[in-house]
Amino acid sequence: MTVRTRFAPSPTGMLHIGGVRTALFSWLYARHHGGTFILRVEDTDRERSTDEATQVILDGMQWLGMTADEGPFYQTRRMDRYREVIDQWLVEKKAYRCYCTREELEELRAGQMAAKQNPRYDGRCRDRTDVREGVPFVIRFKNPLDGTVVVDDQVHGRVVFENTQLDDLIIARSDGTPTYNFCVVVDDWDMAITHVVRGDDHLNNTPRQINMLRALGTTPPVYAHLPMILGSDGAKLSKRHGAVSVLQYQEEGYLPGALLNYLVRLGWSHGDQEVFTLEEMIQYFDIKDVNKSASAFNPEKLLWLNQQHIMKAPVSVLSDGLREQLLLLGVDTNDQSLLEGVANILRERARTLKEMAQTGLYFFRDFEQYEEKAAKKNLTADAMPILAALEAGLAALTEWDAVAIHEVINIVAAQFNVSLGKVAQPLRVAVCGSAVSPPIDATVALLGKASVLVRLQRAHRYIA
RNA sequence: GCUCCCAUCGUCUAGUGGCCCAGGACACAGCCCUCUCAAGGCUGGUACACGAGUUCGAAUCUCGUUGGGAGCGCCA
Repeated sequence: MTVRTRFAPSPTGMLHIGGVRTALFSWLYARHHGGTFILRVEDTDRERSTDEATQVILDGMQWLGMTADEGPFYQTRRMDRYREVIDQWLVEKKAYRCYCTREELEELRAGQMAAKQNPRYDGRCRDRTDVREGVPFVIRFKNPLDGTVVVDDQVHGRVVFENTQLDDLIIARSDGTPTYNFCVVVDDWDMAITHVVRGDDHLNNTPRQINMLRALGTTPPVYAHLPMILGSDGAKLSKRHGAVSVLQYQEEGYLPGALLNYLVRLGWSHGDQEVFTLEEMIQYFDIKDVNKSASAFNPEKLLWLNQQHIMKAPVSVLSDGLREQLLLLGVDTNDQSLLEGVANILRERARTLKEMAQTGLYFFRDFEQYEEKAAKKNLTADAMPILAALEAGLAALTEWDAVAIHEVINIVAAQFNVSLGKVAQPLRVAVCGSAVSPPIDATVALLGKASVLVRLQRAHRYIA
């Protein structure tokens, strides 16, 4: 039997990392087993679903490279199918019309809560046979009245539910539209889903779904309920932490592989390994290594991992991302060799592509002004002759590379009988505007002779 | 309130009865390297929620307590 999994987000809110993690595990499981991954948009709630949220799902999945083998399917386009099953169930007496008003139900719930009972519909319309013309009604599924439902969950193990704790859930609203729990069941069946991988907030829905699957005469799929992801403060994920659109991470300069790597380690592990390539994730991923307990989102570790991936990424990936980030900062360049040079020199100094663009800005355009403390400390009268000697030495260079530049710096240091730092720092501030940069010889080399000489003169005027 | 789930360093986790007075990673501190910043290396502190039991032996099994989470919608 080939594995078929699905990711079924609802476009009622932005796709965030919680949803992405669910998608990832589901996708990984399918890929690991050479199976099929299906994308299904659960948009039956037409009031709250938005096109924007749908677009974020599509764009986000594409950015992350989690391509669907089938779909995207939209539930709103399958209404006829749901209607068909409901009508059939009505005929087979597996479902029934319920004329209870919302007020009535509210009263019932309140009474049960007060009596310390599990609030549930009492089935008062379950056996009525009359058809009331003109009176609004919903359609409920006849849940079994007794017995148990066993969920053999792949991550939680065996979970048993009593049917007496369940009730007759609504499968069609009074306006005739089908509801979530019902659509999921019909879809999973029609799409021949073999493994349902989803958040464990759905564990409680599972027995109801299994009962409906049975009513359909089919065998339920295998379930795997993943633990939730909490915010960094241990509370429910909210906008304060990471519950922003997944595309936000793209804008912030994260590599898709790094985000996925971070997410895969939330609730899953492969020994002590922390850094994974996509291929390794697919190769090693297995549901049996998934944890049961919820985990907290840790932005610091994401940052670290992103840097780990930046350090290993192909230079073209970095230069492309860097160019996009520079565009955001008002620099439009297609100088591929400069972009690649900067990417390589900054790859172990930037935790995000955005950081790379910010800290390497001076490679692309002259800096506005010197960083105050750095200039005060290094662009001094004492440094004046050193900078002048540097300028002369560099100007005379015919071979413009790091080795030759380093030689000039060494000679100047020897000439003035000072440490390397006494030469490198003033030079650094002169060409970068700050006291921090990659190794000065490589930096000067990458900057190019023309702009280095211009900036040295600028420093000269500044001191004078 | 009822039902279900969960419980190892601040955080992510390894660990499936002896290899664990608990290992790795992020973060933090110190040191090394060093032209600055990084990267890298080394060192350090901090955890098996609690209580009973089972066992020669428990982080690992059982029960209870406590704490956290989810569900209980004509939301998904």
